[in-house]
Amino acid sequence: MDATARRERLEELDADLAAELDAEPETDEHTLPDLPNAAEYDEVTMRAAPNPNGPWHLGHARMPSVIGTYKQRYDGRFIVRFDDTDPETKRPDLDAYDGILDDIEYLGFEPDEVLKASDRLETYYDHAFELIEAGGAYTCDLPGEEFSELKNAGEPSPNRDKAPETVRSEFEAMIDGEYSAGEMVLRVKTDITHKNPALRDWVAFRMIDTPHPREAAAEYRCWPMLDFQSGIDDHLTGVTHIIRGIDLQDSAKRQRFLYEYFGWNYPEVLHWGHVQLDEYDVKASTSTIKELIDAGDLDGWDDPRAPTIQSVRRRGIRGDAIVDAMIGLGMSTTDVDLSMSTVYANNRELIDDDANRYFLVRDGVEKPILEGPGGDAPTAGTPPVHPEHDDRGRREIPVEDAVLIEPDDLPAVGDRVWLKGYGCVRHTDAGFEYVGDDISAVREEGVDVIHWVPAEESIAVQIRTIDGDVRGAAEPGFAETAVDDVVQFERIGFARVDKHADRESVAYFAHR
RNA sequence: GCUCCGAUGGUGUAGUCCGGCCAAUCAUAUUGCCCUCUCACGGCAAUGACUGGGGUUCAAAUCCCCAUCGGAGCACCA
Repeated sequence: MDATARRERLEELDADLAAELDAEPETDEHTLPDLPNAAEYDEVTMRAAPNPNGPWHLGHARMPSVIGTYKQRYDGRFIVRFDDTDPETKRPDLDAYDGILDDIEYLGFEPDEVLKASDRLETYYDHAFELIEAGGAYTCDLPGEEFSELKNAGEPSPNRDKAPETVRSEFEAMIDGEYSAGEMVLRVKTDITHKNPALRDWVAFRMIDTPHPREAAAEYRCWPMLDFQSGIDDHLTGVTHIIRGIDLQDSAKRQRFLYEYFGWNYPEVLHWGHVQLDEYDVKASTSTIKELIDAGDLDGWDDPRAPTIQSVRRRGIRGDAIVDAMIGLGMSTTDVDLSMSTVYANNRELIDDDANRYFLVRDGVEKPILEGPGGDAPTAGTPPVHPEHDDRGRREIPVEDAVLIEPDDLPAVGDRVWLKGYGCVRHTDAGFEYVGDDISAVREEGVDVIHWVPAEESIAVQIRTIDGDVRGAAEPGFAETAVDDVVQFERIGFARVDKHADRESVAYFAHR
């Protein structure tokens, strides 16, 4: 049955419904889905909770992009909370706190509040004591492996039924640093026979011997685990909507036990899958990138080959281009591939209008310019600064005796080619013979238009790309661009001017 | 092993909750054409998907079951 037939059948069966379908208006814009139960809260509040153990990679941009977008939609609140409660395994990098805040700003968002978990230990301790009073936690000195075996068998730890007074004094001793790492933990009493083993009596606090890198937190030895710390903070800071990765799918379930003890309502939760990037050879992972930098394989976090926020920023990609791409990924719980071409397409739209045009030749082949049958060869080429902005004028590119062109553009001997903004030349054994400026050669006879630079006065440019560095020669006027300008090298692509120096300029390649 | 979650074109996404306007949206990608003194921008067109099998129903991308595939957790990481 085809659509028309089905429709006719429907009208026979239920004319009212058919009419109703006709009446329904179509509105939907393709944006993020509405937040669940948003109307039930006075102020939609969300938090990004990064671990500041290093600069952000591109995947990290998703959280501020989405939260920032929801904040705008609901006139909500955006908290950044650094979950820096592991001074050892995921040791915070002191520079990363501000670096992350910079990245968020680059993406175009401003947090309403910035917190550090490592400033809030006393608060976590207070709540732990409260939990202990309620009989919801116990100190446990079982080695991890032993507990794990019991847990998997659904058997309780022998410490589970300690008197609250004992638990209290042992937890005080933990806070006082009287135990070393591994000797004692505080566990939340959940349900030791819960069918999901991931939820059984999880660890709330453990001992860490390594001092926290932040001076303000360096004396603490008893540190909360993510599920405890985050659970307490989300409630205390009024978070209404938690957005997090599927790796934390069980967190809400664990934390609900805590909320139950405290009589709190658990926020709304959304999960999303992992983001993978195409285009890059380097995996988007803080530790992988760090290793490559340490090994000298990457120059730093802003190396164009690194899939980091700093890197795309240096390449002249606007924060908005990334945000829009992230929003486009939606909120699905499946793993997704972000194709960089989406980011590039977004960015091209943002920068094309501003980017002035320049010629740059890679692997230049030098050809002398010779007088020919077309009359006197001009002494300069004058292509427009921007094809859609006549008011920006024309570039003046001097031609002395010879030009450089890219090897692929070299026509066969005897054939013509049009040097853009200059005129038509014929490739002869002796060089390029000027044949005139009659544009009909291009329009009607199909002569290729190519870019070129003078052999003598051009500027050496190092172009740093995602696939490694390339060298080229840019037209003299390129020297007048300012650092941070985004330009288009005609027929090559967009790039950000990074540095001008006597010997060589540096540009970071963005995309075609 | 136990427990959760998911599956729409190359990629992302809309539609799935409440089955019919869905021979499936939009973007990106790729290709072709037009425009053009850039391979940019712009315009037009083409390509291309409901994981599979059962069931329910007048009607299934949508509901149910099974299978397959994929992801996540079971840390004294976040």
